[in-house]
Amino acid sequence: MSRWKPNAEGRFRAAAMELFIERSYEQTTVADIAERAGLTPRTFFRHFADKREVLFNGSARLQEAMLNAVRIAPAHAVAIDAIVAALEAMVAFFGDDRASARLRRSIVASTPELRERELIKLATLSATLAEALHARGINEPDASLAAEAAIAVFRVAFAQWLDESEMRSLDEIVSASLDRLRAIVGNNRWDTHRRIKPDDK
Amino acid sequence: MSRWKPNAEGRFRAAAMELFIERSYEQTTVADIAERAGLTPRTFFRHFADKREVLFNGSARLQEAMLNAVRIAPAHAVAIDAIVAALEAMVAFFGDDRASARLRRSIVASTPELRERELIKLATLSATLAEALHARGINEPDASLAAEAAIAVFRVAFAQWLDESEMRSLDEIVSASLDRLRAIVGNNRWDTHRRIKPDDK
DNA sequence: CTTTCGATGGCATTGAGTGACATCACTATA
DNA sequence: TATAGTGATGTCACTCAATGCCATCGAAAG
Repeated sequence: MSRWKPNAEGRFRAAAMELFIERSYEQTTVADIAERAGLTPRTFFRHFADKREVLFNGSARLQEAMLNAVRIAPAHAVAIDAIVAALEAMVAFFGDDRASARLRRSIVASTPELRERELIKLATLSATLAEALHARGINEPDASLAAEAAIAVFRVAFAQWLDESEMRSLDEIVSASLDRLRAIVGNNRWDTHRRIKPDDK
Repeated sequence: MSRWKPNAEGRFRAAAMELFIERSYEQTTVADIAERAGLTPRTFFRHFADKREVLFNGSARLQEAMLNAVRIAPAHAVAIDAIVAALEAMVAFFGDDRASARLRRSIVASTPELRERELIKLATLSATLAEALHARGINEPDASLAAEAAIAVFRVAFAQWLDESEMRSLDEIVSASLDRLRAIVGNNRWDTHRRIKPDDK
């Protein structure tokens, strides 16, 4: 049996997760992570652009999955269909493993620094999606708006999925959220383009 | 006329802007800013939580303006009306000074670090708006979705406003974007997808 | 004049992140 | 086998952001 040596990134990630749980993100130095991983700080920074990135390695794969889903969508699909395809891919990416998603979120949510990084990952995802939609013939500003809306729906649904105790699947919650957004934006009782004034009564 | 001595924060901000333009954000150290402002680095960090914050001081006022607009909206207003009110307040906040908005964006856009900070400011804005909507009787997940949608519309419209050469007002662009979002989300072809949905006939 | 208090300066320290160079393990090839 | 090459890692030195602690200065109040 050949002895399997985990690669450096995996070791760093595992060590980092351990320490972030034992202590916290702020109270863990890169030196600590490196020591537990049996490597050096310098090597850490060869694998991760900065300390935060050790928690955000999956984002590239998520983006790839989402992008692929949009690309293989049927030719007759309109914006909303492409959005649904993207959302489904993202849902599939997270599967039904709520436990680890919750754990990770508890770390990210407690540190502004990490929340910032999460947001820029989502923004990048949105920009990528917008570009993919554009490639499918959807023009601006529709592509950007559709992408932003999709990511917003996912974000809200994902948070709800993590928070709620019922066993609704992420897929269900995403669907429901999209329906709610449609209801909110679609049903208005003011004529297009017109505004309300502070109490017109 | 008494000679007006600008307060420390103003001096730091002015010095920082100058240097960010002359060189760049990355190539400007806090020591540089402090020196030009005639103060010390230590004092800089008494006025700003970190180096980035020197560029994000207006966000508190923007949030206040938006919040106020939502609060004074007429009692019969629904989610979409409150959103429109919030958007109008944000539009008014920026007025029609595209020049300085463009300058600031050129700095922020060129530095990932600053883009992160901008995103978290917008996320905070969104969360605040969601809470205000909730206080108006709009429940979850509608409040969060409406808030996210509103901020997304604003973000896309704002970017368009800065980019385009025509002289459409920000107000017009925001209105148009909201209409586009409605069109995108509202019109769909469900039959191609397997969504759970109140029986389509 | 002295006391008080808020703002600032000076100093030392920690920790993130980078550049330059050395070293080690492994592989291809003469 | 020997050797040269290549990629990953280690070592060292350095810059800079950020913070804690204490000293100092100046204006206002007594």
